[in-house]
Amino acid sequence: MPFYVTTPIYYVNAAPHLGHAYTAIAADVLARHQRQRGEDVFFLTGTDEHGEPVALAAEQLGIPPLELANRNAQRFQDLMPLLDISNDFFIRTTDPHHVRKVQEILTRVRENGFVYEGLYEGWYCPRCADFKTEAEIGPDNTCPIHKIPLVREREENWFFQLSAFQGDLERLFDGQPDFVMPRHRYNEARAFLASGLQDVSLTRPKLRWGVEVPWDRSQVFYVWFDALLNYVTALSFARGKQQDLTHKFWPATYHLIGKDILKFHTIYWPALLMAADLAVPEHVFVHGFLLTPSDDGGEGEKMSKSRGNVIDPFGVIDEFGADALRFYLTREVAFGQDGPVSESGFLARYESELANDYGNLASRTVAMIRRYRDGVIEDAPLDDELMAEFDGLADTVSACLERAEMTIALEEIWKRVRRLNRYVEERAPWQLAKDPAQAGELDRVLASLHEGLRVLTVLLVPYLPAATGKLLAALGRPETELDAARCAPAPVVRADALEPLFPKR
RNA sequence: GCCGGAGUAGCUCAGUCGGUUAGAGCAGCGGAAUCAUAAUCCGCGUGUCGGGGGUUCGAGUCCCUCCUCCGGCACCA
Repeated sequence: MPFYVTTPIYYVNAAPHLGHAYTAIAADVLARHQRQRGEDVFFLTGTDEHGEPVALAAEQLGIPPLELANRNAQRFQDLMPLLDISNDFFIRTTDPHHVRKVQEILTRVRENGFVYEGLYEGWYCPRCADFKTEAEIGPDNTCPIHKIPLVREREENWFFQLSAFQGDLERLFDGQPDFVMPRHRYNEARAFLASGLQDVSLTRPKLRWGVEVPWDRSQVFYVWFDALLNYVTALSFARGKQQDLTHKFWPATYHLIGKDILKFHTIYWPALLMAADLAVPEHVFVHGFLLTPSDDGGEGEKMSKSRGNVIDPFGVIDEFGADALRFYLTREVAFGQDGPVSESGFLARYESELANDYGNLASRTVAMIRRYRDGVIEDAPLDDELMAEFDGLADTVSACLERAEMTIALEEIWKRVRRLNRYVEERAPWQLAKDPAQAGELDRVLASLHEGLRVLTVLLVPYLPAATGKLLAALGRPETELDAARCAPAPVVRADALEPLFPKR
């Protein structure tokens, strides 16, 4: 089965931060897991570059919008390899291929009868040159930024007939109960839907920085429609003119998004796809927010980083590597829920789990095989009792990741990491080594440890791509496919010298 | 206000269809061991399962009510 996973495209108005890293890492874990299963995977990320905020920011800097977009898009592209993200393509919405495709698809939406000309009326701030939403309006109809009275203005623009999809969307939600995950987000979207849909404006007449409306050159498309369409346009040109991947990968298996953009992805997006005669995605998975320590005791002040407890992804990668950050974020925060993250929390998990539990398990296992058996054991049987505790683990992990439950999957794996450390204590190989009569038993224990560790390491590949590669190589078994994550006796068990995987600081 | 979610050990959380002495990790205290990154393992918790009421032989788990916290209730990307 083809597997297509996406992150939101990142808005080039701001610099990359931990939140961007989080979604990218989550999507990468899912993508790497599916590749382990031998599936055909396409993993897309990219940048959203049109719209008013970018135009304004560029104006303030006195540079063309595209120059600002180029500059900032580069920072996001650079982030991906730093995080060990294995995306298959990086889309930029300023790419002419994307622009053309957006125009093509939205023209079809219009031809299908879901676009009409109308009047948008709202409260307008002349200084912002923008309409304000209900929530943005200050006391007595003033602009919250400029503190001046807002004026009632209307502008002519094109509307998308969202309301026409009320029934279709209800049927989608009824018939595809895991269209939006997790469940509480499904309920949220469903509640919004139940409140009744209104049409939304599709274009902006006063803005130049966007995709031109082909049938009305005086306007550009509202940036959200341009942005959402990236998920489908990218497939048409990611591999060049010769190869259109749309038929292979559309509809998407998973759109990963943050809860702040739920409405656009669970209501507007499927409606737009239906309007364009395109299939709707299988799942939209809504993850939570990473809460930093400064988010709570605020007292109204903008919380600063003065506590030194806010995680800087670049700093962490620099000092501990991408694996450590990937592990921390997927382990600490239940995927789909909000969760607290902090530098002290990171250090605690790095030390106790990566270094002490797992890294040290690897060290002691490899060291004992080398010390007691010169790094090679032949034809050793496995400890069936121990191996029985690994039965079905690969399937459990796989089933979890199928539902994007990467925190639960990781916990299942970690239970076995602890189990193997306990096994070492139970069997005390250093005792067995003192008694020549126990040589066979020692072989069995060491081979079992080697095999258990190897299986766990294969399952950890999506989370810790760098460290698992090193360890599997040292164990003499570099296979990473999921089928390799099942215990079986090996004719020869090897262990090469291994540097600490997660050295302590 | 309406809708939804949450309130379980010092901290972070698990607790499936209601059923034996309510669990895990971390932190803390005590001990064992020495293969290992002084890394590991074992032992130690009298928790009003937010308050109150109810259903039931039996409720953290169902119903009612109250309290507290969080999120959503449309055109900010």
